Amino acid sequence: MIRGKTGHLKTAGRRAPKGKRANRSGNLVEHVYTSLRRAIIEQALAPGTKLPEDSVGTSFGVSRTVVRSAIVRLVAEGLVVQQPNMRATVASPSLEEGRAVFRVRRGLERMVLEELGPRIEPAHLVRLRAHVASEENAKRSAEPKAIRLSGEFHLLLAQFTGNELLTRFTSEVVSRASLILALYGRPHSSECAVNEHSMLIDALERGDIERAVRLMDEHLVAVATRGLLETDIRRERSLQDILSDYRPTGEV
Amino acid sequence: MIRGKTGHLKTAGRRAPKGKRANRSGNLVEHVYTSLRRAIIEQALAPGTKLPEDSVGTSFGVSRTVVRSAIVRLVAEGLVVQQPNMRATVASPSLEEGRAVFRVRRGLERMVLEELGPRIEPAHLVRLRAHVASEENAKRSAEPKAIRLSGEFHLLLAQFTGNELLTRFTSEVVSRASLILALYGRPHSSECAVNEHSMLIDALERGDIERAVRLMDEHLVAVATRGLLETDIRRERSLQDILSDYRPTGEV
DNA sequence: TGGTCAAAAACTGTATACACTTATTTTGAA
DNA sequence: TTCAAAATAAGTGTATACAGTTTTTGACCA
Repeated sequence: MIRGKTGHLKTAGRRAPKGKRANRSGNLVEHVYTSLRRAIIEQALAPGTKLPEDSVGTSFGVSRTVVRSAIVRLVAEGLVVQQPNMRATVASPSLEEGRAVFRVRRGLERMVLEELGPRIEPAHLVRLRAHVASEENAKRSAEPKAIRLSGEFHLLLAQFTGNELLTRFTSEVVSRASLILALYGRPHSSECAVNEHSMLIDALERGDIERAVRLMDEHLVAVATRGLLETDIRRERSLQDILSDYRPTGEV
Repeated sequence: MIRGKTGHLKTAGRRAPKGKRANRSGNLVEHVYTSLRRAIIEQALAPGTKLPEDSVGTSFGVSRTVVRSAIVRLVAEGLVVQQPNMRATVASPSLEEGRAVFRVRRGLERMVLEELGPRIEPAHLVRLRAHVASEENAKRSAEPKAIRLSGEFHLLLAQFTGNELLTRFTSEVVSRASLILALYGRPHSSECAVNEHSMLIDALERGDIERAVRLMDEHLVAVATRGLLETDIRRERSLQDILSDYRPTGEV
């Protein structure tokens, strides 16, 4: 059963249960983890959404065991919160937590540029420009997709450093920033960012690391500033959540 | 069975199976996770040690389910590595990975000081000095304990910032640094560090953040420099591992 | 009309079962 | 003896069962 009455779990997976059995190669956890993660970042699963293991499992056609592992990872990443014996829920960070995440992000991305700058390769630049093009392309599509693509640009930079730890940290901070932007962002807040990405690539291409770092810093400050509403809208939202329980469909 | 023949899992837990059942409060995963983590950092479990879920489970008196969750977390933290269908093993980072970890650590700890510096409280200073005292105290005890305490000093600083994400990242980078020092460090390499910790507190107390940051940076460079042998000793070690299979007891 | 408390339902924590994969040992032929 | 294939053991991936814990429902009472 997908439990529609309380409005939890509006949408999570389109995968129906397998015909025979899920005995194929063993990447079920990975699949569930990735799907949930993306659903959260794109806000298909809104902050505060409950994630009962059974329901998620049936959505993906897997058992609780698998869902459980996936959720452990999401909790470790801070995208999902969980208290003992209680259902895991999509994280719903406060505005202050959001600001803290952006502070860490600034420091982390500075590191990325300082590591990458001196050793960036032409192939990297090509790839980055291609990515910016696809961002440009997606400008008119749904907001969450734009947010995700913007995040992936930063992730790409991190990956090019070859520093595994730095990449993981960046990945995590970017995920959380995406969640926060989705939660507190004004509409279309990330639009002009595409241009800033381009300028950053230009600076990297010229080997002007100083400038690249400065651009990145300003870029992130800008995203945080124009992206984060100054008022903590969580109270408002949780009211909405409450109300949504009384509406026929859970679409928020 | 604890499987002694191949020398895996030399020691991990002293907990015997419960009398009745482990039906108490549900923090088994946390317990196993914490214990394994500490055993790894203190190198009771040497890098490369296999961690079969069954064996670990019987060591702690819990089922595979619990161990599995704990291991997932350790893998996420980079203290344990795992390939599909194969036993998890304690991570054995290369020297180059080690250097990368220390680069990230430097950046992270700079952030910590910049966040903490302006808002540090007297109570924090007291606590820090107390910790340094206990470091001083443990100077003559076993090397791993000293490494752990030293790491905890840095973790304390991070916690005082109140920045949850920064704390988690710092915690992780410190864990990994500990593992690396245990693996590549020269004996007694972290001894003089205690003094450096004191100087750092002094600077914080005077509100001289500039200096605190510089001290920290030098401190970490020093730890990495005098701590990390320049030669990659992994080959040597894995030879030892091979040999240890032919010796009666697995003590390395 | 509210509010309280107990029964029922929904979930989580943990153990266990089993199919399938990887590692190790044995066996048999050159 | 030596090597490789087969047999066996060890281990992982996943599902399921069941006890114990919330959460929800519903009846009863003021």
